[in-house]
Amino acid sequence: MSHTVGTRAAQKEQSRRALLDAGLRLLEHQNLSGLGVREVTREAGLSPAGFYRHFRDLDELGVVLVTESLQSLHLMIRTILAEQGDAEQLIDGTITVIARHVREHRAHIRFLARERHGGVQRVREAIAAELAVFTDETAAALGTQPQSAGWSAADLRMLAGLYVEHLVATAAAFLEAPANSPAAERRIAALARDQLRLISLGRRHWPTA
Amino acid sequence: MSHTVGTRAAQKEQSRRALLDAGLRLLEHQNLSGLGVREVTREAGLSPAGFYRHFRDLDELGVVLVTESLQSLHLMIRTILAEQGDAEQLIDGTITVIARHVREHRAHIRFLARERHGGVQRVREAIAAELAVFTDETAAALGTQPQSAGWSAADLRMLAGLYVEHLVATAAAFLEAPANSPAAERRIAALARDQLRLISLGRRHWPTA
DNA sequence: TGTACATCAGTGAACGCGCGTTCACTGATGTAC
DNA sequence: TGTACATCAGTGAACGCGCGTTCACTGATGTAC
Repeated sequence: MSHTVGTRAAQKEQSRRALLDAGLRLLEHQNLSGLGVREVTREAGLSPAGFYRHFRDLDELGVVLVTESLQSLHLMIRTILAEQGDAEQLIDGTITVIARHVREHRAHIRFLARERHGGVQRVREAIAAELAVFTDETAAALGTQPQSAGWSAADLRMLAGLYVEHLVATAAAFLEAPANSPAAERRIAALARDQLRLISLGRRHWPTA
Repeated sequence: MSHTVGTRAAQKEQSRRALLDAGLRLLEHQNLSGLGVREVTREAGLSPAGFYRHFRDLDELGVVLVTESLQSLHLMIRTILAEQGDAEQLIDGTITVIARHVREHRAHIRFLARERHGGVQRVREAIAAELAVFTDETAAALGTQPQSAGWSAADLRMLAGLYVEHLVATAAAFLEAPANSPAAERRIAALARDQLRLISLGRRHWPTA
């Protein structure tokens, strides 16, 4: 057929995906800066030279992985911020969403946790910038709630920072939990829930101007 | 002289120190798993082969660096826990101690932040275990305060976890601050102070059994 | 539909390089008398 | 104190190895007519 639209393009995309997935899989147990071209192509089932049909070098592949991981995290945070219900329901919902996200996008979360303070400055900066955006979004969402009446923008951001930091820590805790241990997951969830409750209490009694 | 006690031993120790310091210096900008024997000996001013008079391999050097960094962090935490004063003074003191520690032991803190979620499992586990110990110590210290009357051990540990996590995040924030920018440092300190205040408020209103 | 040519994703071989590790050595330090 | 021997931290050369990258190539896919 003369117009099997993009058989070639589709095959190329498949190889590109294979390289990205291979990279993500390898990063489960090592650092971005330790990744190798030959290692990735081996894992992806391509010849070493094939790599260069898709990326200039490993940094370029790394940037794509960072972008994709941050997008997936962003989606999670927007899901959390869109929740409705009373304080208790919001807390439970938040933790449920985090737990599910870590289960379904484990490699993304592991990658972000690892590279947030990793050896590659540009990656570190990209993650920090995105977390700052999340903090702003969270602050904005908090600002629309009735119990934020009288709060200054700075105070809302301070509180949002506490929430985002706690979210990251909780995700990392889920990550380190023994695989397939519902008991460990429940323990982490219960701990995170109490910590969020305590922060909520502090919020309720925060002296507004 | 027949008894210049350990001229030889002292010289050996000096080389060992040089290797460790070189490693720590190099880890300021890269991951533990990316470090090389030749790289470290080059930085330390030894021949590559000399490395093996002191360490079996790089993992062994890494373990020593982890131990030393954790010792230095432990000292910091004990300094914080030994503080006296009212709530406001404790918060200010805590942040001052963190800021000073990051300034004086920057390489240690950077190393811990980086390897806490880094690519070497044994190192990750060592750091996690030590942070758990710090949390226990913090919980014990909180337990002796009058305002902890009626708190269960589990709740104290929950609160201590929140404090330790916040401490780590604050130290990491100081680390990422532009070098020699008192303004940035003051901004981070002010933010951390408000967050600790908010947690304190939550603590004060926590419903005890 | 069939044919002739163009494109280009993927290959296998080759390169130079820095790596970790070993080895027999050297010479300062330590020790016994 | 002086002498003869032992120890051992540090060296320079050598090794085999896997790396990143390049190159001319092949053959399936795409296109023009």
